[in-house]
Amino acid sequence: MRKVRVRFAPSPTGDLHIGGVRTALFNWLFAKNQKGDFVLRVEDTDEVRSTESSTQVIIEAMNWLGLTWDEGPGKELEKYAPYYQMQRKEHGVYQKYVDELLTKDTAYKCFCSAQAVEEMRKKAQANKLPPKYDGTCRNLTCEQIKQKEQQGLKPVIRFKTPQDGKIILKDLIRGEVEFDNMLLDDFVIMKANGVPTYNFACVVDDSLMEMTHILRGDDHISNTPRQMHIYKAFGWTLPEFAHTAMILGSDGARLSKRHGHTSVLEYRTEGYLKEAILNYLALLGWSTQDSQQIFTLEELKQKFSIDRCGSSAATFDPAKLLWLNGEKIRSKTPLEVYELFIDWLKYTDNENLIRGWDKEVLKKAIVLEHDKIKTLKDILSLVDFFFAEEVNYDGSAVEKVFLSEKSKDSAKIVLTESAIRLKNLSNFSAEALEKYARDFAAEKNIKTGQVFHPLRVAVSGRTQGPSLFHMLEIFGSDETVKRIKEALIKFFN
RNA sequence: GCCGUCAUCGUCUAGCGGUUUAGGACAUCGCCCUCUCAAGGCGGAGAUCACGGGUUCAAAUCCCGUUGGCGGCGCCA
Repeated sequence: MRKVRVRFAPSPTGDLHIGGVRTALFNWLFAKNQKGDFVLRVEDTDEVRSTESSTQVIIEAMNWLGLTWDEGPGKELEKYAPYYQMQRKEHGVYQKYVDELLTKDTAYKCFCSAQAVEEMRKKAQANKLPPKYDGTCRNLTCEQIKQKEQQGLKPVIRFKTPQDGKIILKDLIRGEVEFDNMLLDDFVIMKANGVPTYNFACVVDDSLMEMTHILRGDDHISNTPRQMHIYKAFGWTLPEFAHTAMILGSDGARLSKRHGHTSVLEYRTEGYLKEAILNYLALLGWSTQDSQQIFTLEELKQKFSIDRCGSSAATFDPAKLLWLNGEKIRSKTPLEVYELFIDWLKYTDNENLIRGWDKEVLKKAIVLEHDKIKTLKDILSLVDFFFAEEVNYDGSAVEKVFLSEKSKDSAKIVLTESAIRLKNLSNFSAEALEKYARDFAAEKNIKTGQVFHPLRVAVSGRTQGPSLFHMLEIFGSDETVKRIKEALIKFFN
């Protein structure tokens, strides 16, 4: 058995998309599962849209996700390098193979103008035929070619696609898929400027780089017969093909910007963990027999297999991703969450915001709020009141707990007396505080809630928050009393 | 228009001819736990398995057709 070699071959024309990550992930998992190689190749032959910054963003995203490659940019293997197609073009890689096809007469120069080709397609479509190039330049004589070239016309190179019979793709996910050769046209394999087109460059590189499996989105399935013909024209062995179903947005259309975040780095900014993204994406188009939902990366590597990939398109569900993110956060220790949070700040503009925060208090606060955290971003609003110079009182909380007819009298007593008593409490531990509050309620013959709630709002400004007594313990006696007094002045004078 | 492809709860899916009154997860609803909010536990609701024909003793599962969605049809990848 040949060692498995797979690749992820993005074109750097934008951010790394959720769908792209899924493709990369499946290839990476398959490589890990099979103890094979995972290669990153940059398909930058679209000179108009490809940018260096996109390349960098893609690489950064891959690194962040931990989808590291065995070969590719920064990890070149002399045998296969370079891994950028435009660099390969400069090395004459594609020209060599175009020339080979030209001499074999399985490719030819075409001088038809873009407009002329467009006309042909329109005409064909009007006649209810598939729009294709009509082969005008298929049989130009040497003289005709010479003449055109002397006129300064730059030809494109077209592949002579067989026009009879069928070609059968044995897809690992979809089974046999038949294509009528007649429906395929003589597609361009090299543009007039000498740059190869995708369908050609892809085949040449996959073959030279000795890819054993091509695992990609099924938006490429119609390209596959064309690519197979090129393999055949060279006499190269075909790799195995596997086309995964696409990821759609909530309206059933292909996932795009209008469905919210699509760039994976945006999810980083939003406070998602890479484990959650990877786990979620693995579930989109792949499953285990027992429908397991939560996987560690190790489990994913162990269990992933192409034959358990589904063939129907999946809708991206942000709610499930969010749930999974919470699960992943809960599976980490509070200290790990703290470290992830600190690290996360680098990717946001919140670093200044927490500059004055006492990091030890932060750590303790995260312990208290741990299982409430769904994204790292949540931490900000979950614990910010610990660090506020001035408590930001929530209007409805104040109304309900301090000012309503039902609670104002008891709230005033609780706060007034607690301000004094808590100052003198010798033991300010959560346990002692709870005992204090319960004893106080008993003493005044009021419900415990009538003690707990005012205290909570007084120190935090809100009705929701961490366990009250643990929260007070973190504040300590001085800060607690200070906040209670402030609340008293503000709302009970 | 042509070609391809897909079709099970709102969503992701299990299911690969009988063990299915179709299982799990998210979301949703209720109860419990509880100092609030969560988390957790328990439970409910939710799918005539797109539709119509076959094949078979037996079909969500196999075949054909219809419909619908998606994808491709570039000197984009």
